[in-house]
Amino acid sequence: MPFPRKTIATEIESTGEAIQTEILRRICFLDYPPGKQLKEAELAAEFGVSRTPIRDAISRISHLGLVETRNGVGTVVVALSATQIRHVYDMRLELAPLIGTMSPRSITESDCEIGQELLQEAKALCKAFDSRKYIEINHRLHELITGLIGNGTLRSFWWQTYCQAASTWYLVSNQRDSEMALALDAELNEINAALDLGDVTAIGFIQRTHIGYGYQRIKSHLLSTERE
Amino acid sequence: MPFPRKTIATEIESTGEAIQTEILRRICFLDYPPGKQLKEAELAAEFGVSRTPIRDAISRISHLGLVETRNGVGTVVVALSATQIRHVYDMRLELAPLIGTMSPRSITESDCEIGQELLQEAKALCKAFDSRKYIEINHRLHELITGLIGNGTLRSFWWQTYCQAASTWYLVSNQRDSEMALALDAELNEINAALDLGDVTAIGFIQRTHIGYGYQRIKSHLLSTERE
DNA sequence: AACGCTTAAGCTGTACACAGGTGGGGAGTC
DNA sequence: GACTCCCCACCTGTGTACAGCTTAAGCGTT
Repeated sequence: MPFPRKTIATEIESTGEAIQTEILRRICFLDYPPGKQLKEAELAAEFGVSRTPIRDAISRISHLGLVETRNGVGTVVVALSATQIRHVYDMRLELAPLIGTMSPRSITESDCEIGQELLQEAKALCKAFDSRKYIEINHRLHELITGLIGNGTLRSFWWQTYCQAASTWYLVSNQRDSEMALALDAELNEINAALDLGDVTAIGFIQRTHIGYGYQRIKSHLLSTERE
Repeated sequence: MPFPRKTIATEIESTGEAIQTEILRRICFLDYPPGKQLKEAELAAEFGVSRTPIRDAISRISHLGLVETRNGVGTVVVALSATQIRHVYDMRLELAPLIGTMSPRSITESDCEIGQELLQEAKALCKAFDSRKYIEINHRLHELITGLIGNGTLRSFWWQTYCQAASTWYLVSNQRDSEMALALDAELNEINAALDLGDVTAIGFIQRTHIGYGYQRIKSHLLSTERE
C-alpha cells in the first residue's frame, strides 16, 4: 500500500517516490508554508532530475488537497480551509481508537527504545522550546505509531490525515510554545507506559485523547483568525 | 479533495482526471481484470493523447494498490491479496456507520428518485441476471451514497475502499447470480425506505449491515480458492 | 494622472525522442 | 533432443522541446 509504508520501513524507494516523500515532508514541516509557490523547474534543478519526475511527485501529492496546480500559474501550497481541517480532525478522532483494535502489530523492544528516546527529547524541549524540534519529535512519534498499525488500509488513512493536519497544527504550535511542549511531554509519558505494557489498544485511545486536545487548540485558533 | 467529488458532481474535469476516472472505472468494472497488462502506448492511442497524461493517470491510481508498474515490464492490474481484502473490508465496516453521523448532507428529492430508479433496475435484474448490469447498479448506488457524505475526508476514504473492494467483489458475484440480485434488491428496499424518511444515519447502518453480508460471501470464496 | 491595451516573461500541459531495463525466442552447442 | 546463451523486440523511465495559458508590467491614449 501507498507511501506510509515506504516512509517507515527503509525500503528501496524509486526516485519518484523519494522525491514525493521529501516534498510532502517539507510541506508538513512548514518548509513550504501555505502560499509557497512550487516551481517544477526549480525543484528539478535541486534534485538533479528533469521536470518529469517532479511533476509526477506533485501530481500524486495533490490528492491530499495540500497543493493546487493551475495551468499557466504554478503550483502553490494551500492551507486547508477551516471546514476541511474540521473534517480531517473529526476523522482522526474516529480512526485513532481503531489503531489498537484492528489487528495491530505487536510492540517490540525497539519500539520502546524509540519511545524513550522521544520522551527525553521532549523533556529537553520543555526547557528550551524549538519549533523545528517540536515538529520533528511529533513526526517521529507518528512514524512510530503508524508502524504499529497492522491494517494496511487504516495505516494509509491514518498517515494521510496526519499529513493533512500537520501543516495547520504546526502553524498553531508556533504561538503556544511552552503549552505545546508540556502537552507533548505528557503524551509521550502515557505512550511509553502503554508501550512497556505492550498495549496497543491503549495507544489508540491515548492518541484519540490528545488529538481531541489538539483539536480544541486549533479550533480556538481558527475562531480568532476568522474574526480578523 | 480527490477524485470522488469529481466523479459525482459533473464538474469540469481536466484531461488527466478524466482519464484517471475512466481507467479506474474499467478496473472496478472488471473490464481490466487482474492480470491485464496496461500499455501506456495503447491507452495513449485510444484516448488520442500522448503517453504523458496516461502515465500521470496511472501513477495517481497506483496509490490504491490496484496496479503495479515495473520498469521494462509494464503495468499490470493486480488482485488484492486475501489479507488486503480483509483489511479493506474491516475498514469499510468501521467507516459505514460514520456516513450518517459525520455531518451528512441532507437528502433531496432527486436522491429519492435515483433510489427508486435503481430499485426498479434491481427488480429487473432478479428476473434476468446480467453481471454487467449488477455492477452498474451497485456503482451508481455507491455514487449516490458517497454523495450524501458531508465530511470530505470520509467521502474520499469511503470511495477509495469501494474501488479497492469492487474488483474482488464483482469477481465473486459472477458465481452467485441470483443470490446477489436478491441481496441487492433487499438492500435497495431498505435504502429507499431510509431515503424517504430522510434518515442518513439509517443508510450508514444499512450499508454496514450489507457490507457484512458481502464480506461473508467473499470470505467463503477466498477460503475455497485458497484450497486449490 | 488614470485607465486600457498590448506585449512579453514565466509557468504548466503535452508531445516526442532516447536511454535503461526486462523477458522471450531463436541459434548454437553438447 | 535438450539446454544454454545471446540478441532483439518491447515496455517503462527520463530528458527535452514546444504549445497554451496567465499575469503583470510598460506603453500609449484620454
